Amino acid sequence: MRIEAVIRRIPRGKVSTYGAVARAAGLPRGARLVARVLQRGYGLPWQRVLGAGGEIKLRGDSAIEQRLRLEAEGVRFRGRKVDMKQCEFRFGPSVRKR
DNA sequence: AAGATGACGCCCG
DNA sequence: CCGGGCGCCATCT
Repeated sequence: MRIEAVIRRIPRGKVSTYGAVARAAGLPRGARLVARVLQRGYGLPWQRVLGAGGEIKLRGDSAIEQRLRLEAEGVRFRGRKVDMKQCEFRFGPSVRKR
């Protein structure tokens, strides 16, 4: 599954967004799909995937969990959001092997 | 089959 | 910065 593969590429200490992952996976309109895959939990680094702008889209305890885990990895927060400027991971040129 | 829902994203005011 | 509305997509009622 492309989505899964893409998510696994995000290195520790870095993050990405639902939309970015979707695009990298070749699903320009699949942000919500990415979210579903994560929730289903496959043993993916779910904490490294945020909403556009670096905002945590979870609620309640889960949101706290995520924030804690990210900070533990060294991800810097700017208020409610993650400092994407510095922590966003850029995927390689959609290397669609062809 | 139609409507509602949700870890989304983007545009407007 | 914040809220509201609309488009997207798969799943569940």
